[in-house]
Amino acid sequence: MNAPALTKNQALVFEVLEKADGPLSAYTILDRLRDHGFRAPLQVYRALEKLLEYGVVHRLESINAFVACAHPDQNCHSHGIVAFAICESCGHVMEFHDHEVDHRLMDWTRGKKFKAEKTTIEIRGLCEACAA
Amino acid sequence: MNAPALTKNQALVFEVLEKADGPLSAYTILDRLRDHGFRAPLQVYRALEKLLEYGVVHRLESINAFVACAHPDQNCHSHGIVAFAICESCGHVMEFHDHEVDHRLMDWTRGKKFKAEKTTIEIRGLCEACAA
DNA sequence: ATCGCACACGTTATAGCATAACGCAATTGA
DNA sequence: TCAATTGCGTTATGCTATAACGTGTGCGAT
Repeated sequence: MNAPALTKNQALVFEVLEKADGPLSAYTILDRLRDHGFRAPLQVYRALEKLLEYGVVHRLESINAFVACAHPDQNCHSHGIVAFAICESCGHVMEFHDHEVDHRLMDWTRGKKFKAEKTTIEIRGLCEACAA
Repeated sequence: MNAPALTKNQALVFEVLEKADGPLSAYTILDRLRDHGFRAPLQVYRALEKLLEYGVVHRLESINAFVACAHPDQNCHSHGIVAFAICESCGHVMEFHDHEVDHRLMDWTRGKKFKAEKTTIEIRGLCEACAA
């Protein structure tokens, strides 16, 4: 799924996520867009739904938050599983991919005949700076 | 962390999870324990907190639900990262471990000097029966 | 042209998930 | 005995997400 032109609301939400230096909750995004006419959560959630579909935004399941993709220029969906390391102190998120991990998980699902749709890998802990 | 004797509430919550054939939300657990005197979410959440700590229950971050550990006899925390395959149709959950995946993720965190505290791996999709 | 359809949008209301803050009781160990 | 810890119960609240309704706009098919 490649990204078509974004609608106004989608562009606004994406911009907020790009400018943020960490993941944001939907309600935080909403607050930051009140000056642009946003009034209700659905305006944010609907935009996020599309941005997720286009692969330019990721959802962090373990903290109920959203981040802009680290390399939105490429098609993130083609890189295999996306993994995240989330610092619980400073909130920074690192995004990475590991084909060997993908491979092992795919082996497992194939063995179980499990049809994987969406895989979440999230490591929570402390980044180098915060662990010091 | 090995499990000391469970308190009454902890035992009740654990029992409900063991009897269930899939993950349950905290509020579903609450409803199933109303006859046993449970009235408020906190009674469930406090019990869950301990059960998670003891490693006899897992939290599924991607669906905000809880499951009993597949092998509570052993110490689940010593098996490395726990991974889950969650069927979005029938709700069944398979729990598994893969040391090679653990190893790859640990390599990555070591390389980044990231201090991992808790890692989530959840595969959502369709189990063999439901995919047919 | 205009009808039908798909889609984005706005609004109100509600559902679902989780914790804060208070106080009480029982246990333990110095 | 006193202080610290832990579990428990209750009320209130906050955060996360979606249902259901209606509007407007663009666009292709007839």
